[in-house]
Amino acid sequence: MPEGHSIHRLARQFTDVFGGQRVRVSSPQGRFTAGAALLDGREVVGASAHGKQLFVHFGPDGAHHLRVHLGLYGAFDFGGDEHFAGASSIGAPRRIGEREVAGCTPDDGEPAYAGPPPPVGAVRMRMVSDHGWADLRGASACEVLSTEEMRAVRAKLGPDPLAADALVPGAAGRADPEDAAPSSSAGEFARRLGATRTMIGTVLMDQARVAGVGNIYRAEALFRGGIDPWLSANRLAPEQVDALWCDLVALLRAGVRDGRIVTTDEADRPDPASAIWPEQAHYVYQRAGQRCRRCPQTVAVTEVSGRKLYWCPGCQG
DNA sequence: TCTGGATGTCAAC
DNA sequence: TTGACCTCCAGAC
Repeated sequence: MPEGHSIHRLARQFTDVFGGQRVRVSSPQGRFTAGAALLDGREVVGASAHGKQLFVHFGPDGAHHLRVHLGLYGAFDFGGDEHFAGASSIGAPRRIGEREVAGCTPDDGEPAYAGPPPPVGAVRMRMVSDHGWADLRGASACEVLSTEEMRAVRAKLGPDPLAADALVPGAAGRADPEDAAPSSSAGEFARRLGATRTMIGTVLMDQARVAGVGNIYRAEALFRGGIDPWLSANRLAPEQVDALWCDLVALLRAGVRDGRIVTTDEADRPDPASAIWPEQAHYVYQRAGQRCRRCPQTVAVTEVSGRKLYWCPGCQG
């Protein structure tokens, strides 16, 4: 699934292209018919993300919120006129690599926008404005919530490294020791890690402890921190927790900026001149059996809770 | 044409 | 811990 960075990009895209507009909402597949009827004809106020959860907020009373979780297979496709700048597809990779599919503009020779094409495949939800459209396929969740219900969903989630306050100075005792102001995000991360003996490799995938991290960021952040995935979360040193949080913030922010997950530092890419995607983008993820980029060891893989965990026994021992 | 796999989550056992 | 959910694509046959 797209990890947290993709959902934040989606929220931005929804706000940019649907914000302030009255939209038509339908469910060509038929599995979201009742929800679509609740939203059809309403104005999109904006969109937000918390971890891997996308919320699209509707007016005029602000009491209707569309919640979408893409799950493992979900993806959005966008299309429209010049107001629809940005990615035209965000979500599951569909075997085309993690990178999103860039949108076309009229300058590319595309015909002028004349409404959405007939739905292809299982389109769970279609949203259409005067300028373009969005199709949702394969999501694990697509529902309409009241404000209270939305707050309840968010309350169950851990801190998001992409939250606005993620790097408040002094938040985790790092940036400025003189600043004792508690951080609602970094401090919460440290508190939730310190409260469990569960292995850190499992904790990072638990959305109630940290929201937005998935299998790639889990493996890559632990490698970059030199952290043994089997170490109990509450055994991590405070400076390790602090560094891990800061690295997650940096990695996910880069993912939002670039629209893809690249975790390797330039010095660790054997051929910096070549395109780094996909061969050089990761340290350990999907590199089982290959030599570590930083030591002579071979990258290992083990199944943990049904998901593949990649790590380097040399760097993370 | 069939099968396996994928950046996820939840309920049942 | 396991299986269901659910969609698409690449590779095997």
